[in-house]
Amino acid sequence: MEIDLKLLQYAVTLSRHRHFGRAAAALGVSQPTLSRNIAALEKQLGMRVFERSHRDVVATPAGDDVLNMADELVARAEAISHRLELVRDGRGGRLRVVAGTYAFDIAVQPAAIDLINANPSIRLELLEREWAAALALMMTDQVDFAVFDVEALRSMPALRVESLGEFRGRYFCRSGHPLLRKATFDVEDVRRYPFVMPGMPRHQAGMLEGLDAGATQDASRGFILPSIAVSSFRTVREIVAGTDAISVAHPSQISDGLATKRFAVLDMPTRRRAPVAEFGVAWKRERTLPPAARSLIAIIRRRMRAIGR
Amino acid sequence: MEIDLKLLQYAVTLSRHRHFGRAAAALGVSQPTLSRNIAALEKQLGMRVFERSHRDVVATPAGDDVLNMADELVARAEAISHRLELVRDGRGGRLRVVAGTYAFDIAVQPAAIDLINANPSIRLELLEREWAAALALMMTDQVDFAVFDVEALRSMPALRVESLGEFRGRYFCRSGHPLLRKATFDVEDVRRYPFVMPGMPRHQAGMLEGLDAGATQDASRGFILPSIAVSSFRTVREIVAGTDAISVAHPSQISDGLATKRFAVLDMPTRRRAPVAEFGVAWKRERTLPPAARSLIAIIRRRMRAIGR
DNA sequence: CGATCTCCATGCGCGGTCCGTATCGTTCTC
DNA sequence: GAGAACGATACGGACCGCGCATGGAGATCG
Repeated sequence: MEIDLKLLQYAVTLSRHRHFGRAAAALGVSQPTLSRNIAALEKQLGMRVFERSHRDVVATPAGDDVLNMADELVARAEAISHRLELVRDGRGGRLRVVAGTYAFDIAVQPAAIDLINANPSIRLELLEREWAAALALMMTDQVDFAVFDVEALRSMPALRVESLGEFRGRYFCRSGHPLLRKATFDVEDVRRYPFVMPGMPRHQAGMLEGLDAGATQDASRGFILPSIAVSSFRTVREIVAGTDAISVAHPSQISDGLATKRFAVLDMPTRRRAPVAEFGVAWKRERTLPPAARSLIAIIRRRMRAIGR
Repeated sequence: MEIDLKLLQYAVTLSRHRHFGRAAAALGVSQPTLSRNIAALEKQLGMRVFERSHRDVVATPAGDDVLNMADELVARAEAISHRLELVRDGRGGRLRVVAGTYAFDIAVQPAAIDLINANPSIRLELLEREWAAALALMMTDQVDFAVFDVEALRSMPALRVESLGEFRGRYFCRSGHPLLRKATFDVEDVRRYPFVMPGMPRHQAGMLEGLDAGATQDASRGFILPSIAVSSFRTVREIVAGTDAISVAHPSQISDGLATKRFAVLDMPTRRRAPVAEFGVAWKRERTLPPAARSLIAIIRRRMRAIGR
């Protein structure tokens, strides 16, 4: 049996108005059109839905059953229609994002909080992964897009990439660190201590290239590689707090530690004004971004502009 | 936004087949028709639902959201379509019945059990009421139809009435009743004991007219009226069991009391072979019976034929 | 490297469907 | 008994939606 939502909608409206003329007006059609559509519904259901008398139009007992179900289905259709509008406008639907540690902490997670506050009905899946895992998730269509250091993204021709903007990180250390006792210090001083970063060392190229430490060379890429690689920034924090190791972060990532004097930022004269890193968003070339992705990306861009100074 | 179930159905089918040609064949339409309908859906949703490549047709991320909702709505529409078929065929929907004590016990309740067993999805409201209350329920559209002694029903011109068939009741008394010690007894003997029946005495006309007791006259109607009127048959049973009062019933109403020797049937030579009573079904003239009512009525008729002998 | 194949999109013509206007038929009212 | 109210029906026109035929872009193969 073919169900036509329009006919059900007509029946529901008629049952509310109990009058063909007024129901037709409410529906924005002529009275004969409503008459014919109700007759069509009754024909295709094989039963009479309304009793017509000259003073009243009222549902038959079987019509009551029909109207209850019609009401339910029409209401559900309208709810779905509304939810689809939210999806189209980037205010609803499912959004699956993967990001590296820095991008996750600095861009995705704060932006996601704004997005959820603005659109509570959105369904988010936020994954923090290292680059190789993130790439695999994208290529197998398990996430909609990725936020990473833009250099890693641009190395993959299968991806479409857009820049999200730059930001400057800072070296930081524990608050009792020996370096802090010096009146002045520079990159050469920093190099004497262990350097810890999250993620696989070979994928931190873009992050490190912009640092002042970039002036110090390693054999292949022209910058120093972390001497300690761990998988989460939580571990970076603990190692920095418990050793003389130094790391790099956006101040928001360690702001609680700054407030409690657990960490200190190592500000030193910069040799060049290059950014620490440039984040980018990327997705599989032949796929389409969901509209909600544009909402999140716009929030991230705004945030990156705010902290990029 | 107007939702068209057909377009959603097309999209769901396409997402399963991932191929326009095969999906179109499965839907029984031509491939261009499916192409155009999917394009129409995408246009009216304002977003792309499918990625078309030459080897594959796959949903966009937003399309996933669309398809999930479409799937849900289509499935619900199909379920409702099925339930509407049940209503039309008298195998589902809501059915509200009122009956008097005898009709309820003898006809409606057993028939309802058969109906439920045959159609578990049916929704029944079974009311046992005296005649005046039943009439009020019918006239206020709170029940779909009534099952009563046909004479009461026919007295109301506002009702359409159909006969359900006749049945014979029997006098019964407690098992130690004095009458049972007599070798023979007749109606005149019965008249010497209290007579108890459920319902308002003036409404038992039809029930009593057919009894042999009808040969004994009262001033107005030519038969004896109950000397004790109670509202439920349960009370009748208790009074008969605890006193010398006599009543009338179908054997099925007291069969447990017969088995435990609590009651005894008073069989006596009958003077005429008239039925004890004729049940009928009635509903408000301008209303329509729900299809399920026909199912219940058919079962009652079958049952009345079976016990009418 | 071009011919062919695959597969979705599009142009075209037609048949049916759906709508609104006008009108009818019935019932209720005064 | 005339008129009003109201749902059903007749009719003509516009538009929609279908299938057939064809186009066009990318993959495949000789």
